[in-house]
Amino acid sequence: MKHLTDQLRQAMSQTVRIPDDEWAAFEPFIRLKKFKKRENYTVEGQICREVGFILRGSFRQFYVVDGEEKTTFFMFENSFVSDYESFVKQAKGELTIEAMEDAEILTFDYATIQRFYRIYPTFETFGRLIGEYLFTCLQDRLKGFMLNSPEERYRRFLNQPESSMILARVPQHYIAAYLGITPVSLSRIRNRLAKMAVGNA
Amino acid sequence: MKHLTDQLRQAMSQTVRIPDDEWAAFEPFIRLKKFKKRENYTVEGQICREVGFILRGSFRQFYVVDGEEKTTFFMFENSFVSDYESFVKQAKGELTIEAMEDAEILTFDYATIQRFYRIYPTFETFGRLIGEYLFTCLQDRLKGFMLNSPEERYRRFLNQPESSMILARVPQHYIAAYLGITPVSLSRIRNRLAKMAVGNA
DNA sequence: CGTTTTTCTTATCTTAAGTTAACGTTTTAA
DNA sequence: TTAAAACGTTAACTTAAGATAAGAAAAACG
Repeated sequence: MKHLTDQLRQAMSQTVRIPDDEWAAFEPFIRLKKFKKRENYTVEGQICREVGFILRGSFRQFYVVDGEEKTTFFMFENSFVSDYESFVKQAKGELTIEAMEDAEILTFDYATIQRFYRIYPTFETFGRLIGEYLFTCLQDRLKGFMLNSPEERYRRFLNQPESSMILARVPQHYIAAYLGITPVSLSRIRNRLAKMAVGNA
Repeated sequence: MKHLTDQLRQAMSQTVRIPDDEWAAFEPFIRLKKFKKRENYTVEGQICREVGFILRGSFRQFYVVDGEEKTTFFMFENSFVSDYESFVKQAKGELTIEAMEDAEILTFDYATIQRFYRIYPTFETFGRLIGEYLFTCLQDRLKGFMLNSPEERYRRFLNQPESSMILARVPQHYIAAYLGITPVSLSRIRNRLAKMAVGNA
């Protein structure tokens, strides 16, 4: 277990340095959980009571609209998985999060993190910085939807460093939904761009 | 000055209760600033060094793309005004924020809030909760862009409690940009919905 | 005031994206 | 190993939204 939690500590240290004694206090509350492909981490209408840190595998989150799943985000190794809104409010969530591959995660629950927020300013600072970071991620994403066309969004997606990993591990129709377009339309956009690339060659 | 800062304290108290002594320490760092209509609060490419709390008036934020202003958000009385991303990173911002009406705001700067984060856990908690809250606002907004058509976005906008205030104080073409559509298209959507309303009567 | 911007609407034209359906391929699972 | 399901592409059709321009109405301002 020790070396597994080290991976989480390492990731958290990128945001804020955690003293040894504080980590020693926190570590016992961390649990290891395993998910089979297609298994749900949290379901729409439930309260998300934990935050997970992905050691292995991947997840997607989606809204269910008229029985249709609308994928809006992906999560991979060394990042957190949670319905953040449901978690921080401890209220029913709108998101479902499902494992796209077999996965292993480390989790800690709401009561635990709240307690550490209260006791250790380091943790409170961590919580603040994570919130600020997640805000900037969403703002960037929102900017893309407000300013760019579907084709431009796909082009910018391709220019992101993570895109090759996502393309390799995520079905294309999930990526389409993530970009806010239909699978058919994404297929056409790819076709269009491929032809342009040939034209430029 | 005292009664003006009370308005800010009141607003912050909705998030976290601030003890008298902590507020007494904080209050001297608050400044009153006035903006004429059209005056900028922060400009693209600058670092946003302050957070403002709006006592009176309104602001809009926009990106500049190919010389065109793309309005993405509005801010009114009793809410904060800032390029939050630029502020928390203390890095060059992409947003410009301009007063839509003559305005009065209370401000405090980056160094001040950081110092209070360090000294008083209450402030750190406030910072965390604000970050969490802003995240949920953006997530909701992003959801609208990912799942709804322009017409649906306008319809949902009308169903929000603040919409009547926004409609009364903000030019329609700013609202169009805020909804991610062109002014021409919003005009058509309004026309379409008006006809449907008649049809239903 | 009256003049100049700004704002909103309307019309025309173009185009990219949604919808539906069909088809071949790949993956999944019994 | 085979039948079923999921996946990606392509085609035909429909439609809503972008671009542009023109004109009327309202607001801003000297």
